[in-house]
Amino acid sequence: MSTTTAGATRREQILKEAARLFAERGFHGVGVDEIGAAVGISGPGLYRHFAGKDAMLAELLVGISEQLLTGGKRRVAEGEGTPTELLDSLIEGHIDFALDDRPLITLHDRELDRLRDSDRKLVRQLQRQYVELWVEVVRKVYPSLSEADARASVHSVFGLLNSTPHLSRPGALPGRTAMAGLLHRMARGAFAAAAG
Amino acid sequence: MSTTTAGATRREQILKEAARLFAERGFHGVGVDEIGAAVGISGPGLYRHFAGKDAMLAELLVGISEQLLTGGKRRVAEGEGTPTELLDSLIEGHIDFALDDRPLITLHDRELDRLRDSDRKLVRQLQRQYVELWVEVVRKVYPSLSEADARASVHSVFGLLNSTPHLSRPGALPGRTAMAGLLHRMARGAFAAAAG
DNA sequence: GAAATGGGTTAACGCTCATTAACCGAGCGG
DNA sequence: CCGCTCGGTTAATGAGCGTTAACCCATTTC
Repeated sequence: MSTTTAGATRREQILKEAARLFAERGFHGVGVDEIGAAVGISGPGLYRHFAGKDAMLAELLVGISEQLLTGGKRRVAEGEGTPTELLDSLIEGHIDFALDDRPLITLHDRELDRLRDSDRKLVRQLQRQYVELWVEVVRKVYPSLSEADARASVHSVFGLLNSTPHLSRPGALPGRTAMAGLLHRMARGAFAAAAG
Repeated sequence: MSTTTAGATRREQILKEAARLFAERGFHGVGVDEIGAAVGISGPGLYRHFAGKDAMLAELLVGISEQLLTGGKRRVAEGEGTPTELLDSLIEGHIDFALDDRPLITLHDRELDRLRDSDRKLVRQLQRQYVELWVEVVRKVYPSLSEADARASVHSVFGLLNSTPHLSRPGALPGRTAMAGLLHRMARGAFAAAAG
């Protein structure tokens, strides 16, 4: 075993590289040999760590959905402040995720349909819970919003926040903190405008 | 040749179904037999109309990129009103596209990397021109925005506007006109907030 | 120190799937 | 009526790729 060193156990290393490759070229677009090569082993060696290619994608998507949901729940539970502050906290958490785990965010809404039925159902359920979490908070901040409008606006803001990973060129963009601030302002502005 | 008739020539029919299938299950996830079956012919019959599967995707992506760009250019050229009205016009056009051609919008930013180099370069160039079109207008409306911020905000608003197709469930959402209005308000609010 | 186990290797299998070959009937121009 | 082209068909081909088989070495465990 060893590898109690830092953290990067072989499994995690594989997942990280698989996420990057899947995000870059799509699940079907990357072969197991490539994933293996990315971590220094080759081809079927991966099967000592995962049941198959599908299992890697499933673990990635379930993992990210759980992280988002539990992070959101934690923020709601800890939330001492006003609904507005709570919404800001949710936005901030999501932005951190989108900026720091770009490949995962990309996979999140791109490759869901490649999962086995049971896994897909699980991921969708987690995603739905996460959306509902936001919807409740948004409706507290903007009571004038109907539930349908609130839900639609939450989805749209996700689209806004998740748009960053698509920008391949790292040059022409603001730095990480500037970008985070910009996205945050835009998200709040979008919600406010949705409420009219 | 004929087919000066109405519109739905076999080629267009194939493109439409291919777009739907590609959007649903990804380029690599759908086989030529399925595409053929969707238009009532089967398998290799498609090769009477297209050089190959790649050619269909290329034509779809180039087509949509051109449509967006020329539509935007037309609006800018015709634009008699204030910059604000022009921006509204751009937003409206993009929303119409996102709501009426969902599969194409989805493909637009999902399957770009499956193209041959030359096609991909072309599509990217068209997309870039479209973004720059927006950036110029946005900066006229909000002169306080730096170019980098303006560009980032345009990308983010595209993410917002393009988020609708991802919502598979057609039930829980507002109707088409209500959705268009909501998206429009949110886009404007996001830009305004970006400018601070 | 023998045996088990964890983590690799390369070779082989088998399936899927895009593409091509070979063939064919229907219109239609001359 | 002949022959060409248009738009199909099914069968064959061939590559790519996920997965499994068979084998191997290092390290730990009893």
